[in-house]
Amino acid sequence: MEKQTVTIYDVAREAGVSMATVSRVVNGNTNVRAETKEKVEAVIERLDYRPNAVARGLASRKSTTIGIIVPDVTNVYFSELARGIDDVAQMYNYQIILTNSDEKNNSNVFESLLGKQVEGILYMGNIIDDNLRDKIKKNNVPVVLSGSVDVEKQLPSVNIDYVSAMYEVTKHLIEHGHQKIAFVSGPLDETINTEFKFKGYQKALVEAGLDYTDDLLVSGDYNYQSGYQLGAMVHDSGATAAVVVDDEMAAGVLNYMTDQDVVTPDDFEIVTLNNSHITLLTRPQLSSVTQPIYDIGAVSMRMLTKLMNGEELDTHDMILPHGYAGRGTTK
Amino acid sequence: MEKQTVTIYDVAREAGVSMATVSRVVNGNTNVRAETKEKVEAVIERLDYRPNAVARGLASRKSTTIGIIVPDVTNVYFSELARGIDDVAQMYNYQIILTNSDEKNNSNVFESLLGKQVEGILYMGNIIDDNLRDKIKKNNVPVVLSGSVDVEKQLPSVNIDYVSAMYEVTKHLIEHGHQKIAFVSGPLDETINTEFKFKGYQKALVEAGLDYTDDLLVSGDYNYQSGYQLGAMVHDSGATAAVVVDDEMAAGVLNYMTDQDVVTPDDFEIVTLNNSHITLLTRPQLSSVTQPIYDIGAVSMRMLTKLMNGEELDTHDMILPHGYAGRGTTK
DNA sequence: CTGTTAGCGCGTTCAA
DNA sequence: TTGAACGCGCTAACAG
Repeated sequence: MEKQTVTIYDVAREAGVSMATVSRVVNGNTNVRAETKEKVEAVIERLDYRPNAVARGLASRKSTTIGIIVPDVTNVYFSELARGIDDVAQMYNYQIILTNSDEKNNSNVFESLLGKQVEGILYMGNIIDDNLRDKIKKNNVPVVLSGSVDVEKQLPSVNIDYVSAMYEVTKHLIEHGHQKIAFVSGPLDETINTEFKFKGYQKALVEAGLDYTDDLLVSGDYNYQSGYQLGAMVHDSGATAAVVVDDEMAAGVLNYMTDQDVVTPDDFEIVTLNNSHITLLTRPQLSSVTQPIYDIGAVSMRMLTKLMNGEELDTHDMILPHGYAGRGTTK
Repeated sequence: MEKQTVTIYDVAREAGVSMATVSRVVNGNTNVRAETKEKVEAVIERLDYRPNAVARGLASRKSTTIGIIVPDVTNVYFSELARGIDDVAQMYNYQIILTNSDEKNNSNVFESLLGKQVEGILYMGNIIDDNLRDKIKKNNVPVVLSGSVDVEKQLPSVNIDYVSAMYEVTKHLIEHGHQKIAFVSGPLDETINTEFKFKGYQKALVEAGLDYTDDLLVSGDYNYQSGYQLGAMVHDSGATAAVVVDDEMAAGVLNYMTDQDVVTPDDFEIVTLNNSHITLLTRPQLSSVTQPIYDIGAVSMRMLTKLMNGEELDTHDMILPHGYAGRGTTK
């Protein structure tokens, strides 16, 4: 990269004003005579001047960039979240630096984002270890969790009420007469699964006086293949229905059953959680908790802007409403 | 953002050396006595010093950031591409600024990326108007197309051979005895559809002496819903098979047929193009051209690094191999 | 309303 | 092998 072609100095010189004035018109400062403002703007236009955001960032200590850490964009749940974030970010003139972490090197990714002087971070991972927690605290940079919960309730977050959602759909299945309902979970080192989604499921069982046995709980890693494999275990467990925490896994379970000539929903019922458009692709279509994934992203970005502005948050843990869409995999 | 906590000066002072020396060890310059190097590193460790990438960028005019412009991350095709890009980018220590353009404000997005001093841009859009072309030329920043072609062959790109791919699968369907084969396209203002994918389809028809009529061509915008709607038109056209340029649209067509009691593949055959994991979710599973989406992303990022290093490209238009996976939607 | 002057944190000659 | 000094392009007081 050679030296920038046209700088604020060039504009100043051509317009016969000081660079401070140019800076003012570029930044919409009103303390500029209309006449000079026009003059400067004309030169900017003519020279095709574009402010250097890096220099700007250095001088103002505002990078107008935020970082977003996502386990894997390839999963529709996360990409819809990211889409919501980006749209709001663009509205506020922030750019986003996107990094896939695979939940493995979360704190490294976090560090390098800090190096870029991001003004805030949206964290979509579900694993928050002490190391990461430590770094967040030490660097006091605004962080909000997007579709992810903090058991210790330290970090602000945007989610739906997973416990209730899971409780409701499990109860729904129980009302359909099922005695053995499987819980197809994500990784069990993620508290969002063990402390929230599972808890809702469990609560419904207990309330109905149903037995919970360990073979009813299986866990995969949020993709179709693992869902398909888990389907076998679910089948073996003798369960007649399943609640699944991820749409792609749910599709896997469904297709496994179909391949075994287990007819859904007649012989087996399935409810999934994310209501991504994956639910429409399968046959039968997946009944699902409905949640505003895009909005979760959008709202969390909005929260972050507040934090970056030093504003107070009215709600530290935002809970967006969820619903239920009965489709083909339930009776 | 208050003033950075610990700067290169702090390290220098604590270590009793000049900041130039600190800069050297941070950047791996070998001209530093082993002893002082260790001393400095110890202080860096102790003070938890992290170089300010923004300042660095300004001084060196290297931002170690690249921009990626994608129509919509929400589409699995693009997110897989993006994933490939990110993985290679991380390998080379580049960060990516991701922006969704919806193919609408491509040149605005491009501009703002330039403002961020990105060292290169990966463009995944399919619309390249004169305005954009102009900006690229004027700013001579490395740009490579990822899963997108330039009819004018000006911009370097990474793709598969769409013409051949579409030709082959169409031919395949013809060999199955079909006389009327629909072509389910993406937007017709995208040359990748009109000049490449459609051309391959057409070639096969011509070669087989089959008639092409306009009602065999329908176009949607790369999502399930539009595919489903197009299904009706395809049905009305009397076609007995279809080649589809996008997996989600293919799923739509398939499900429409199923809903009309048109049995796939007995009464209707479908082949799609991207072989994303969407193809596994549907029942029957979608037969598809196989293409290395992730690799297209990875390779294009690799190409970009070369360009950013001022290296020559051995291949201006990289074509990656494709294949075919016959699954449930073909006989 | 406008210009001058310091930095922002770091890379990079040029000397020593 | 090391350090001093300049500059990257811009924002932000501070004067005027």
